[in-house]
Amino acid sequence: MSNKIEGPYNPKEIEEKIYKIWEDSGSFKPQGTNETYSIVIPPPNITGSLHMGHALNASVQDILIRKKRMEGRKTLWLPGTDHAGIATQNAVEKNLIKKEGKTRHDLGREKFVEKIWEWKEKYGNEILNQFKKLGCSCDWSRSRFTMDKEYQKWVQKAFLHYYKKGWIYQGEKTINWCPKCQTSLSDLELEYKEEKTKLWFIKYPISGNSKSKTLNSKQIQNSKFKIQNSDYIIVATTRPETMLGDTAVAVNPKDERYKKLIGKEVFLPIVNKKIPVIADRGVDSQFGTGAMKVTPAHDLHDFEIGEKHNLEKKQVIGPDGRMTKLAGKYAGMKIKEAREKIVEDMKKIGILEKIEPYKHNLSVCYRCGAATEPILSKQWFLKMKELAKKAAKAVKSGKVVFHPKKWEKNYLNWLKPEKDEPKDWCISRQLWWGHQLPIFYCDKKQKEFSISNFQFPNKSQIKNSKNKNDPENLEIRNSDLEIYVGDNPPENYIQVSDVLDTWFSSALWPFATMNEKDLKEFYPTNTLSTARDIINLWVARMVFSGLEFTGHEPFKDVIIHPTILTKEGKRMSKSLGTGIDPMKYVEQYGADATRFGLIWQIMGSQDIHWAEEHVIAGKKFCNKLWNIARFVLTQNENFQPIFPATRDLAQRDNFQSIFNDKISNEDEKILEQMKKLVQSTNQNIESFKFGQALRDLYEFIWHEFADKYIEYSKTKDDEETKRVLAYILTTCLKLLHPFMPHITEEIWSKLPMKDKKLLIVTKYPQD
RNA sequence: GCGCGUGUAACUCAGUGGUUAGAGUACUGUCUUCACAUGGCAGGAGCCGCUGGUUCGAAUCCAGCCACGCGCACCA
Repeated sequence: MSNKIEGPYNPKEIEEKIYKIWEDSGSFKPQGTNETYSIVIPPPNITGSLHMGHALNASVQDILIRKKRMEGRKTLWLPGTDHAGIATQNAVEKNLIKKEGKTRHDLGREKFVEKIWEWKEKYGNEILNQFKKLGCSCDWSRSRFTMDKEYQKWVQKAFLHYYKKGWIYQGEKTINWCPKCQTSLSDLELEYKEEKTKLWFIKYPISGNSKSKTLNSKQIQNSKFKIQNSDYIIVATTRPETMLGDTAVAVNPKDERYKKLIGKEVFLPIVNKKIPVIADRGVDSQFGTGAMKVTPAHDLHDFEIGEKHNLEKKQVIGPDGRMTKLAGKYAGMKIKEAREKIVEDMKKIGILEKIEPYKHNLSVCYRCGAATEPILSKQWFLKMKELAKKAAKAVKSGKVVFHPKKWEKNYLNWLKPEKDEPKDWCISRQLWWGHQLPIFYCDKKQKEFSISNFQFPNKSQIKNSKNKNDPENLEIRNSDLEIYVGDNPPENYIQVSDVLDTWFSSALWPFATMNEKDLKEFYPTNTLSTARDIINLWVARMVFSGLEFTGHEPFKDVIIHPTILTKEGKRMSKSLGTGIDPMKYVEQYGADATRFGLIWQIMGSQDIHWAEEHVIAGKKFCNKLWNIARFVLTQNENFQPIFPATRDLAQRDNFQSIFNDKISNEDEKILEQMKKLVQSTNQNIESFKFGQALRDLYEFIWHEFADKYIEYSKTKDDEETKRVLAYILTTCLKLLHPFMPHITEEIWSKLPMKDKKLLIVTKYPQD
């Protein structure tokens, strides 16, 4: 290796070489016996390639890890990937359709899952390799995947634990259903899209009213029949087609207009059935007509009202997004089609009062963007009350701290256990890819048996296993059907086909990734850095999972990094074509320049309107640093920097004792500034102000050191000046290393010093 | 509807009571002098969203308004 610094700086040659040196040296592995410091990486989906948010987050974590490592802490940054249920299943199936023209159903579950595993082997680590190109100092030997065998055991253990507590139960509720992905979704997996639609006002004739006593279904069907004003109650709806599943009309008990109708019945037109008028405080008298049609099977709010009033749940829309048999003549139609037909029919009968334009938010699937459909479905739920309490307490008590603090509000706002929020978590998914629920059954009598009609027992009906080898698990043996819950089912038992929500397993990430020895050393972890959109989806669930299964909060500090938007302030997304691949910058300007550009833009909690010019600035800065180093080296043939603690530099007397008494005003000034920079850099990193720390370093190195001191040094030719030059350079390299690791390590390697360690493990300057 | 955030140079952003408001990028002029032209030096560029208030003094504090973004709720 040449010890000469030859310009200009060319990252391409250097970064890969340096990375290999680090890896070969074993520096990424935890070293020494000092206090530990650990971070688990938010595991990216195996579908993914790096996006700007990943690159930013990786840079943040690497800064922390590298600084702590240089401080001598026994440091672990644990990497890995997430199987990402829906996202991966969709990606692989899309690929399958494109390449082979087959859907997953053509292959069958087993073969399709095999395909996904092949995909995982092929692409699963691609994103981690991109982290390597950014210079991330993860301990790759500890890389984990959320479907590793050991991890799977944790998932089963967690499920069984909750089941035994009676917190996991099977229930039939109206849940969010994605007709495209063909699975249930939790409330957090919805996104909202504004939709311009209409509000249809429909007349429901009142039964028992003097004038409508004579009303019969034929009359209602008869388009010539005119209903008098007082003979009906008008409801407003955005979903006219769901009226087929109405089982009540609800009004607010305080609403004078409808008071006398409470308890009476109305005719449900088209269906020709009587349904009751009920009173419920959840009805907003201000909205529409103040009377609301109740469709428990197709609206989450209506479902709750239905439960309260014991209403029938009539499912008229199926999981395929088509009308069911119960929809009568509309059966088999798609929702939109049925809507048009029904509106047409209502017009004919004369029960459509009016149509108004209306704007509302449509809930869409966060993975495929299709409009979700609330449908009645048998799913598995996890009771949230106690867990939410725990998670809320962890933050309220200050054991888990968000940075910036404002995100705590977001977190607590979702949890609100005193308000019975969040609602119980729907943890089952009708997917093929993921952790299957560890529930097994055996049909003893070999009868025709439909699992979908079977209500699984809850904890009180199910007992600990009698099997002495397997006492942890649960089983039930006294019915025609034997049930087993656990991880070691008896032979010939069939496993429930549903899989767990991918977030159920990622909630265990901070500890399920560690073996017993590592758990003792590195858990709880210190810092978690992630994006704000998964605060509830992931962070909250990790907190209560950690508390539930280990008794500890899984981390202390949670950094919510800014979101990177396009220059126009739009969301970066692949589908919109607004995404930018950070690897492009790594290729073009180098990893250090890319990291510089990213970190430069983290100021406070402001979202970032991505500006490439800061990456260019990073590249220029690399070159500047490169040339500074060359200059200092040519001045110092015998490079013998001394390394005073900056503490000692606080005293003028000490400058002199360390740098000899020939020290000049310029020397003193730069040393003083250097001392302050060491302090502020430490403080800024410790308080997660990465952008500020980097800007200060840039400002000092370029405008104080290079522009002023180096220019001054050209007028001098004495040992003192050379030593100051050497001291400032080496200190800057150390301070800057966590931000721009490759170039600093490369320059460091060229300094002719004795007994030199790699910079990555050299002591970080401290005040 | 409730809440949060933002609005400063052409662009991306710092600055949160006190000289003449800063940086990076872009722009203009100039210099190849021996660390660096991915550079040096010099320079132009801003009713600090609008209106009002507090103050000796406001980009900064307060109120209202406008614009944009985000979260939650509603979404019958």
